[in-house]
Amino acid sequence: MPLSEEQIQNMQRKRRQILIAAATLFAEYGYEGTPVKKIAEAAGVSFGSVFTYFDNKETLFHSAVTEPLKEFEKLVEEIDPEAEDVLAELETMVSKHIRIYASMNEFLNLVTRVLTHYRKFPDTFKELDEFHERLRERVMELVVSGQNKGVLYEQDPGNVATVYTSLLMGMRLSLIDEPESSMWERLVPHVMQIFGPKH
Amino acid sequence: MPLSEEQIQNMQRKRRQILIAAATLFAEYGYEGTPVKKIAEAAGVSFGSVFTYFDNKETLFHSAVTEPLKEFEKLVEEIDPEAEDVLAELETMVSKHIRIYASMNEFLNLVTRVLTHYRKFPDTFKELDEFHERLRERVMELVVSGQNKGVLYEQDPGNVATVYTSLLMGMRLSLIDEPESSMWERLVPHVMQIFGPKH
Amino acid sequence: MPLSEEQIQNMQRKRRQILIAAATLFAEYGYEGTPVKKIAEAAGVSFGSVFTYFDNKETLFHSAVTEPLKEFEKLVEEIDPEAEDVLAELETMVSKHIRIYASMNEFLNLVTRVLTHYRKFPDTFKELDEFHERLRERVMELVVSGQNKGVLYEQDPGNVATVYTSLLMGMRLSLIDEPESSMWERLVPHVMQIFGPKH
Amino acid sequence: MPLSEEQIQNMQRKRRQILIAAATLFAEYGYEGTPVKKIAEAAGVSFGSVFTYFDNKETLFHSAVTEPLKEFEKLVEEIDPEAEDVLAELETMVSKHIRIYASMNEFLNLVTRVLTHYRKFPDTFKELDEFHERLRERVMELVVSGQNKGVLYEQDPGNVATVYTSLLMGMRLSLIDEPESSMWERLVPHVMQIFGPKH
DNA sequence: TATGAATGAGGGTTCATTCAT
DNA sequence: CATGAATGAACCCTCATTCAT
Repeated sequence: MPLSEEQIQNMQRKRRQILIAAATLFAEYGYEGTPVKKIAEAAGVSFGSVFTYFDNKETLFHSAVTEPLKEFEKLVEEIDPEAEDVLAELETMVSKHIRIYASMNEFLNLVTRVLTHYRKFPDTFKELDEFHERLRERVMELVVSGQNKGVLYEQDPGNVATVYTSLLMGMRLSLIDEPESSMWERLVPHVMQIFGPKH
Repeated sequence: MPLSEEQIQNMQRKRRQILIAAATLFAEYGYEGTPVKKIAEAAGVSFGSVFTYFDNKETLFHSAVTEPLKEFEKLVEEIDPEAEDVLAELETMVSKHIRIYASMNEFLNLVTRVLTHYRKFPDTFKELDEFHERLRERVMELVVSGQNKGVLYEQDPGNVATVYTSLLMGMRLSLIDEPESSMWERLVPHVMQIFGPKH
Repeated sequence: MPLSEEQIQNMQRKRRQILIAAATLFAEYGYEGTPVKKIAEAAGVSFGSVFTYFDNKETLFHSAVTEPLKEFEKLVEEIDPEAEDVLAELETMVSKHIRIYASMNEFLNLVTRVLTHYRKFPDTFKELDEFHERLRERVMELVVSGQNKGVLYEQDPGNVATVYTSLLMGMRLSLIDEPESSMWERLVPHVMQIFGPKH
Repeated sequence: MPLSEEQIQNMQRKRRQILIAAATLFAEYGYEGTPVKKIAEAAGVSFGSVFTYFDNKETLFHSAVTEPLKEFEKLVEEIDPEAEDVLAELETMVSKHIRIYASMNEFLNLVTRVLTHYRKFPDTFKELDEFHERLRERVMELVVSGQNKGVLYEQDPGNVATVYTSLLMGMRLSLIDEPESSMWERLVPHVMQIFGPKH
């Protein structure tokens, strides 16, 4: 007996609820600190159901980290390395990134856990690393373009990109300001320095 | 009957071994992911002995994080805000910090865990935060001095310091290069940009 | 999906088995002297199951003591303070009580443990005390009635009731005779003396 | 090198302190509920010293229960089965016993623990039982004398003695009144009923 | 004799996973 | 598919006993 359309949607919703609850709790309490029971409760789902949707806890963790990553892909795609006004494009990018990193507190906590724990979650780490690499590539291209256009000082573009993405993560880690705080916006020009804009 | 000198030294060595083993394992596997049993084994000490030296696992974690912190105090003290040549002083500082952060992989992993878990370890977090604040203060003073001397562009010194310390943490988190890698040294000039040196 | 009728009954049986095993072992070896593991074994249940039915060992102890208490409520209710022949009623009561106290060896051992340990089990103690108070009240009423009817010597009825219930506990504690022993029955007239029957 | 007189006295004092502390704590928290460490602390003695004076915890428990028993021997000896005025002798005895049982709260708690736990402490139980038997014998003799003199109703003297000692234990167990309470004294005439005094 | 550090077995409790319903 | 009871390994911690000093 095939499942009805409604049933399928129901199941997809359940799956999503579990993922969201898992991400939240894993971010706050860590992998070992989060019992499956609590995830089920937070998702409003029976305990057993968690295991109908995910093989085991580890799989659930992996999905909770990597699936939201897809939404961030646009962060990469929205960067236009061929923009005319490189400085403006950079500033837009930095501002957007800072805003998003500020608001993604919870998710980035999760990411941090994987980074500091990468031997325990090698597959998950790999996916994060690949995303990071894509982001870095784009930034690099934009930097190269800026240097060619003479609006940025000459520096190793790879290093610039590395320092930039590091800074994003570091800020998220060091600052406990709320995402709404004006603090974040004020940091934009400081971050811009990284790229070596000619004054 | 007081303990002999030798016994006391023996105990201190044991305590240190436990702390080192704990720091290593906590850094690698996290707090919940590290059984006390393993710490004891790694330290070459019986299970029960861990509890002779530390009241419980939480206390051990706290000590493993905060006691090494004392050694880093010199990182703060070595910064001379009244240096004549501010740019040289900054460059020395950045170079030293990067080198130390690179070599402190394990310890900074531990620090990161506290930062992402600060609700679980409030006391430990507080001590880290206070250290961070002392470091930030010193950096700020040096930046102010540089701006007054006209060798740095005018920027909010607090923000500069914030961005700088964030960057240090972020680099440690993002880069998995070995401490010996020349990569770290090459990043120094990039980091210097943060301070807005006049070319 | 609700549990089937059979499952529910199964669970109730399991719960009862655990309670019985717990009562037996707690009575024999005391609270600290009884590992949960042994209770599980005695109940023919897995170790983990004990915690499916009871939050923790303390709760299990509380239940093991107070739940059987309900069955004893009839000891109180069966006393008729308005009986015509007070002496006969008293004798019936004493005989019944002695028989029951003799047969409840194990349970009363448990009770004794709570009484001697009442600071450790305040809630459990309270329930026992309330039961005891109800019993005392009834006995008192009957004594008052007997004195009014002139078949008992005048004595403070409260004290009489106190001495009576104390004696019941004391006998249980001092005598190790089997419940079947005729010893118990032979003590009835001696206990009757407490009430001051006129000869 | 023989021990000096002072040293010997010192050791005896230490031993006594340990015994007192042990009795107090065992009475309050039970055997398993009392760590040796706490006994040492309460006795103002080093942890290791407890084991210099007592082979192990069980031995210490045994001594803590049986050694004070010697002081109670006078309770038995002071009963004069050949007293002229048996009723007066009985009343004196009851009054004294009640007073002592009231004040021995702690020690009798300990006794109760042995009685309810007699399979665990067979040797200790045996000594208590022998003491109890000696007391019972004396009471019996006095009862026989009273019956012969015609001042007590005829009843089985053994049973009377049994009921009497049971009552003493039962009262101690049921009543939580302070030893100073006048309650205890008021119960004397009620207890006297047990012996069947002719009015 | 006095001390207290060292040890590891054993305790209560948690929890991922399984599986019958 | 949905549910939650069943299980037992693994966790942290306690503590009686030993023993070197």
